[in-house]
Amino acid sequence: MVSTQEKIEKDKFFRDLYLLDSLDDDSPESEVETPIRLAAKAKRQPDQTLDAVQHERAKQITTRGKVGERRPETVPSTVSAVDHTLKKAKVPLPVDAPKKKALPEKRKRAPSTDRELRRRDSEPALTAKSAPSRARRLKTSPSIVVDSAVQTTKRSSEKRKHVTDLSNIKQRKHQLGSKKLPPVPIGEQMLKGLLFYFVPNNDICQARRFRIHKAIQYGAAWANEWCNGITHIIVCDNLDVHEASKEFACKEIPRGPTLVNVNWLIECFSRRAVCDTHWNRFQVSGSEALKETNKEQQQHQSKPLIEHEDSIDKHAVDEETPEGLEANAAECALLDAETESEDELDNAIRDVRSLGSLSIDPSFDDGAKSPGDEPPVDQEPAPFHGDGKARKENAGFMCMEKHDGGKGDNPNEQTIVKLLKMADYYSATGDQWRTRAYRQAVAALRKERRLIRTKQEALTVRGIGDRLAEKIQEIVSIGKLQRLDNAEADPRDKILRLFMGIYHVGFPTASRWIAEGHRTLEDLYQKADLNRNQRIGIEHYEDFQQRIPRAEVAQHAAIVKKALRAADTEAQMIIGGSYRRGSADCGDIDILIFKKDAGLDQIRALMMETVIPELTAQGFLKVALATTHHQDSGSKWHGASALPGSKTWRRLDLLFVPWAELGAALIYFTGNDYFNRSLRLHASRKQMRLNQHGLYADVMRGQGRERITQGRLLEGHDEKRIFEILGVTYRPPEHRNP
DNA sequence: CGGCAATACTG
DNA sequence: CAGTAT
DNA sequence: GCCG
Repeated sequence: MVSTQEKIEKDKFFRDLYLLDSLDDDSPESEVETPIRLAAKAKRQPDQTLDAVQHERAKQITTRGKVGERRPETVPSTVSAVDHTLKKAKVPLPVDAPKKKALPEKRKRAPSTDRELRRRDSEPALTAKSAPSRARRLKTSPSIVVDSAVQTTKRSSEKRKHVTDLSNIKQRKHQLGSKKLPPVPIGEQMLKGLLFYFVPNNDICQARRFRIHKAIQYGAAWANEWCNGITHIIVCDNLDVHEASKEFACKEIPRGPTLVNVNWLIECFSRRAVCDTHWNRFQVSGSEALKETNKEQQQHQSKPLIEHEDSIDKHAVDEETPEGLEANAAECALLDAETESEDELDNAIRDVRSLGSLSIDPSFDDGAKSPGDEPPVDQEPAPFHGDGKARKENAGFMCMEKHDGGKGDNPNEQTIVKLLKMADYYSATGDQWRTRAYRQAVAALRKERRLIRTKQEALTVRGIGDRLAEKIQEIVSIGKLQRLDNAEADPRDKILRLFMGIYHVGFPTASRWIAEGHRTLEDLYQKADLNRNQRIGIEHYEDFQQRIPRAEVAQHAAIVKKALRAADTEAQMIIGGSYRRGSADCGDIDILIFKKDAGLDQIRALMMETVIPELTAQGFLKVALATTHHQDSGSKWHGASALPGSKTWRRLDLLFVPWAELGAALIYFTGNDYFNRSLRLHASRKQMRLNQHGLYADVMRGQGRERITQGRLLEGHDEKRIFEILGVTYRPPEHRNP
């Protein structure tokens, strides 16, 4: 369980954070958001801080849970609810009307593509929804803000008051004149919870001033004097360690906070994600000696971890000592599921029981680990080839970036939205390759900081060719895409997408059903011939379509872990998927199960014979959708689970991983799809092969890269070594969102 | 023009 | 084997 | 769809 101290720290962070937010927000409004209220409460009753906070929070959760729980449970009603919208669109369809070409493609589409697309597609909607709530983010009067800021910080450090010297900042803001930086939507505040100290720590220079304000805009706080709680020291002006240390009273750079140069901040801006600080280009020159401190910050400040990190990182490519391997695994485990101590697990379960249903504010539960570790959620540059142009540290211009549109978002947002819809449309057309192309173009566009206006500009971006360039120009100039409007007017698409939203239904099946005359889920449920999985898929259409809040993923995992440990105290697990990549919500729950030195058979036996039956009996596991029944082969369990008291089923995937394959399995199960595909493509270009079991060399390939020989195993257990052997800079999970 | 990741489970 | 899944 |  998180210690009391930590909890208080966390609350403090949120408080300060919101205080700064308010400052960025010019509109005077008295509505105060929850965390602030809680914080205020905590302040007044120091003795009962936690109780007050938790009680208040519990009340909120309960309320939200009830509101959110109106989902019907029975099959028919669920179905009809879903259908409601659809029926309106129910138009006599020319079922066999000539529809595009691309039919040859249809048999080979990659389901993952579509799945991913659907997820992406839901993003704009979510964003839009959360926009209003952003508008009512805390706005309290400055005087109150200052007051509580001082009170707040007094406890942990008397100097803390300088952290949020509001009047000061406010003043400077005015000096900024026209350069107002409204806070970006909460969801995009990737720097939230971080506290920066700049070297030099002033905003005299315009570039630095701009960066500071931009950092605040993205959720960070600026300590304009040294104080406790600083998470990052950001060295500007190309100062080296020696020069930088002169800026401190003690002539020494304090340990503790992560030391980075300003490139780090710039890259965080351009990627809209908290970049890993350990990369060379972020090191302040001459700072080798401080590296370990950085590590410590990045990881979860856990003692054993530091040691492991040390031993591993000393030589990036070290020989695989058993210890090294173990350390790595331990690290992974600790970083993910293992971090959830039993206390937290109990908490999770107790919460669930007492609340009946859950709908937990993820921003809250998430921070539970450490404030300086806020998981970034967003996109990311492509791993290799793309590096040519869009990337590079021309980001030096970042601070000049004009904030046109005022949305505080990527200037190409409009274009991106349209292109994603096109991609979505093509996926509903069964054209996996076009879909892929659109998605890759969007990824490229996401990294662009300037607005791409013309075909010419668009063509300079890798991943965008003639056709897309024209479409982009069309979008920018007339604000829409004729092609897209046509596509969206096509009612078949909606149905196709509706059907493909069913678990275990892909394009061929969906289009066959349409051809058979089905138009609604109800039709299907009653008339179509469905296999068991599809039936379940329809019964829980809404459940499976919903995103899962990060906190809930952790709760599911906690339950699995408890059963796992009960069966075998040495068994371990790691939560993979988008959870491991740091997402605030996930499409499903991916868990790797393994045990030191254990082979697949052992893990499988443990799971199939003990853990899974137990969890099923317990009522946690609801169904098995795809799982090996042969007792002597198979490595996965796909099914659904629900928290006690919750009616919402979640997709749960378990992967049984032999100790020797842990690294490869981690890569596979961490994703995302496109990241894996690019890694694997990269491998195959190097006569290697990467799959969930390991990285292999000397692969012979025939026509069309068809494999002839299996190759010999190079590495399977160590995730980082796989990257190294491939010649790819290691990327932590949260940076694998191409 | 061909390739665009590579594999596991189902029926 | 095609289809769906990851 | 894009790329080589």
